[in-house]
Amino acid sequence: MEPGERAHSVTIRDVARAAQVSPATVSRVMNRRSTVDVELARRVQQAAASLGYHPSAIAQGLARGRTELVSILVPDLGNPMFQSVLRGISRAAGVEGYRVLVTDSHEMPLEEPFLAQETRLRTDGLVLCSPRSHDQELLELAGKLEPFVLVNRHVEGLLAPTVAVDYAAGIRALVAHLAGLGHRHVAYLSGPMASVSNQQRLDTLHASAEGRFELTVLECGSMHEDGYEAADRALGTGATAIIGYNDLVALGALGKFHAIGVSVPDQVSVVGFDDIAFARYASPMLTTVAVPQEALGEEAWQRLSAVLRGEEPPADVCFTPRLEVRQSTARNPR
Amino acid sequence: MEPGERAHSVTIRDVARAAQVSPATVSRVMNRRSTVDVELARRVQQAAASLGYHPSAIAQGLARGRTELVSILVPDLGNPMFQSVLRGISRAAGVEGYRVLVTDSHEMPLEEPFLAQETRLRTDGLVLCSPRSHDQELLELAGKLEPFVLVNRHVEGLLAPTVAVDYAAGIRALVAHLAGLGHRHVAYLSGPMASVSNQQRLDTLHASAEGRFELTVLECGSMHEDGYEAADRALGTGATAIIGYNDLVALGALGKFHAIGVSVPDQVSVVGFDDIAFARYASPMLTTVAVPQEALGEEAWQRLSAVLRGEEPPADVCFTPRLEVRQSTARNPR
DNA sequence: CGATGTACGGAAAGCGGTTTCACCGATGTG
DNA sequence: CACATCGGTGAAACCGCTTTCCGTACATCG
Repeated sequence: MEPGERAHSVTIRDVARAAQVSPATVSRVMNRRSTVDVELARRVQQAAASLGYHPSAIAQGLARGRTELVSILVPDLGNPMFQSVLRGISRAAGVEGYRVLVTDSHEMPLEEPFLAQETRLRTDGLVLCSPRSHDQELLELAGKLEPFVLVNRHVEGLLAPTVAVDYAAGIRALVAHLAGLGHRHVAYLSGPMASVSNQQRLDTLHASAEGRFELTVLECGSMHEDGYEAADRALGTGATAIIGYNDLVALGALGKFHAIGVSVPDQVSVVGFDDIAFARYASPMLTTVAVPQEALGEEAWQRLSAVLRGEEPPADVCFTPRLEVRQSTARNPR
Repeated sequence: MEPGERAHSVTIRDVARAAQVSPATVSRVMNRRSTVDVELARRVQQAAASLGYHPSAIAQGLARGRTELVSILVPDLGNPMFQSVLRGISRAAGVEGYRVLVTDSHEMPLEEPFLAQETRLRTDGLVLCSPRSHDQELLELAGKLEPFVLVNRHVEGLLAPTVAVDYAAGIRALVAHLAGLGHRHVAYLSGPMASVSNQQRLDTLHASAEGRFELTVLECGSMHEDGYEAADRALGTGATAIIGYNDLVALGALGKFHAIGVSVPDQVSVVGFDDIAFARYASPMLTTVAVPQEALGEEAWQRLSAVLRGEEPPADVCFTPRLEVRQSTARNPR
């Protein structure tokens, strides 16, 4: 390629000229939509190859009214949970020739609606991952976001396909596990207050802890450092078991306990949520609730893909997470 | 929004008609490029608002010859290292209104050139992250990929802006650290053979281990499970210290040692590379070499952004990683 | 052998914006 | 008062491709 030659200087017209046919024919050859005389086709192929022609995706997008791009909006690209979902979508979409535009709202709920719209406008569809906005806001926004699918969030009255996780079931499994181990006082390291799934977990916790053990809730966050920072506060409440909002928080707590010489699970039990890859490799291996993260992404894509094809999307799905008992929980020492 | 009304049915012409002006004027108002009579501007604004008009990003892209999208190609979206780079780029680009298209080559070097081109075609520029392709291939491809920047890889004779890490320095620091602790036999859990950075690490290891300790190389991989699986093999060689290709591998090994009751660092020292967030929260906290991952992404964006603006990009940068001595290394017990 | 299909290829009209260009009336100047 | 200047505006070309529409050539049929 000569210097100065802009990457996209060679257009369909150039190919047409070189092959002595009309642009329409070049288009036909490139898209194999309509039959073209074999001789012409050959000339076009050759001209295209020798000129290094690649159709402009933007122009195709405009003409076809479809970009083969989808957006995904996540609250935090730093969270392995969302990375896995992204990965699941990216893989599944890639197979069908779609690429993924990723936008991170940096846990700023107020920015979300704007970002969602903005990013949606650039693509054919949107995957909204654990949106932090209120139901009301999402309902109002829905029209402008369509087609989109919702991951990890259920909104009453919203027609969008949804793939979710039954967090309540996961929490109940966790509660039963800890109660079964004889724990009488449990601390919950709470996630972002704007997070609906945090709210759900809290509600379920309160309901199912009732009569089994005392529950103390501590504000924490969704990251390692939040768990690290909150760990000794949690211990200070007298709790013998700690439930992290997610694995990151639980692993952060684990790290802190290790650092200050508190033995897990001998002195205190710790559990997480999500079963990110690291949970299995932590020491001690983290007891947690396994959420099929990549599958969430994949199922999300299946639904979006169906809508894009104009088909009826598969029914909403709600994964029931599985308790993974590992080494970070033990019988109440007291 | 009425059902059936396609998201983008309202065009600039509709707004123009409603505001009784020409499409050109609407465009001017929307872009604030040229001054427009305040009264007309008001009419346009109002018409746009009441119709719910949003300019089509695709049409703008075609007309302006620029999409405000950039691509990033990574070998493995499951690797925290690349996730961090992605995050760095996404943040930095977002500030300037650019969005990021992400493509995962799934550690398949043969697919890389195709994917790179394909994804590049859809955007204004490309960030190639740790490409696994051969120098020669990259050189040939360069013309078609421009503008692009190279992360984590240096290619002789390639004019593209590059942001890299001085892996050799990192390895030397690691070697000095382990030698200083009296280790006489070290095992290296090697990464993907296609990875150039793995090759560099190997070369540097061989060179700098010379005369200080015996070096055994074991084929491993780049993921947790690879490290987990290789850990006892490594121990079996009689090595008293283990260098993982990256933190994932090292953490996997840590997990295995914990599982089989081998004490780190008392019986064996383990070090990683990258300093992903989890390294700090592992137990024991992982000694590793800190690579400024998000900064890599950010610097990559600075360069791409400059090129996109038609400016001279900042000079290539090569970060010197910093040895992070934590708890997974100790004096040779033998 | 004329009528009817069928297959193919080119002209041209979009897709939804941006931008050049020419025009207009209203200023500013000598 | 004539003339250059200038901000504001619309018409139209254009970005690069797809797709409809139509004309042509040729094969098939009654």
